[in-house]
Amino acid sequence: MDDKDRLLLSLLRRDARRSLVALARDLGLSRSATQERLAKLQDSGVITGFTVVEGAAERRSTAHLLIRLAPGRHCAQLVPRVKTIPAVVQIHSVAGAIDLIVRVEGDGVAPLEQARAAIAAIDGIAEVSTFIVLDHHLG
Amino acid sequence: MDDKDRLLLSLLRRDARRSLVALARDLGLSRSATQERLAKLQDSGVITGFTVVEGAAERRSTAHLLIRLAPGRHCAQLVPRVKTIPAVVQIHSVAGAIDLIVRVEGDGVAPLEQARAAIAAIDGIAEVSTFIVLDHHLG
DNA sequence: CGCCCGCACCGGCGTTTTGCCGGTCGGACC
DNA sequence: GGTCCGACCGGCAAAACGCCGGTGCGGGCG
Repeated sequence: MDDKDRLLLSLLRRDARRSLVALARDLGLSRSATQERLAKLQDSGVITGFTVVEGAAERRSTAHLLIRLAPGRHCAQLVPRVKTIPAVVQIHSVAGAIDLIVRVEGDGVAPLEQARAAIAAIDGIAEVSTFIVLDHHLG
Repeated sequence: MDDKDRLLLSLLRRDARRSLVALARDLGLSRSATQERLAKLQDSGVITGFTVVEGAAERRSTAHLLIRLAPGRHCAQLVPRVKTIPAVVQIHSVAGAIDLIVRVEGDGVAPLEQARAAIAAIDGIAEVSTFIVLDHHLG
């Protein structure tokens, strides 16, 4: 983690979709060296992913779904299906009476209800409890 | 802003550096149509930029606490107390059989148990169910 | 009805970027 | 000296990108 790494990181913070060529130019390194550094930052866990900065977040509607799987089903099979639903922004598999906690967001409650229906319809999902978020005190 | 746009957005939230070709495949559109949609999302200000998810997430232990308040208590009184606990990273008040969903993170399970105890001890909190996160599939 | 316009989409082109790999240089160590 | 190792460079084939002309379809309008 030297100055070049820190500079690379800060360039990516500003625009994570820039090409390696452009990043390399700003870093004063060759493209392939930049590529290696980026790979190491990811492997070492300094960078875990890249995401979107959303505009003027008009607070969107949020809900939590607590999901119980049918006996003998594992999340590995179901999670990929859940991921394809656009409203889903968070998926955690948990230990206990519940198997999955999913957070969904949308523009009003209709998309949430729709997402809930889509998830409930997936084969292997036994039960879905919905909790509409009334207020975001944190996160 | 239709379903395709929303799906595109959610794909980018998960990995903002994916190629347009890969995004187009998941969207079921041609690459150039995907490119146009992305451009419009940016022009219209829905997407203002792309950034790095940093390794503050050297995957720490996470749990969700589902909290029921004592009859007659309101979250407004209790949430400030909950906020003072450092392990707490997310607080949502929700409608239904549960009143609060709290996400806690810490370095191993011990801090989580400690946070749970601290929350359970707050006057006005009737019941706390703990769900340790086994796997982060998203978020 | 027929026409035209706007919009979203497709496909193809030349160019740029990427993934990959062999090769060079300098420092540490025996 | 010799060797190993890490960081870097450069080049090639393959993939992705930017751009633009062309198509299909629904909506206004004479």
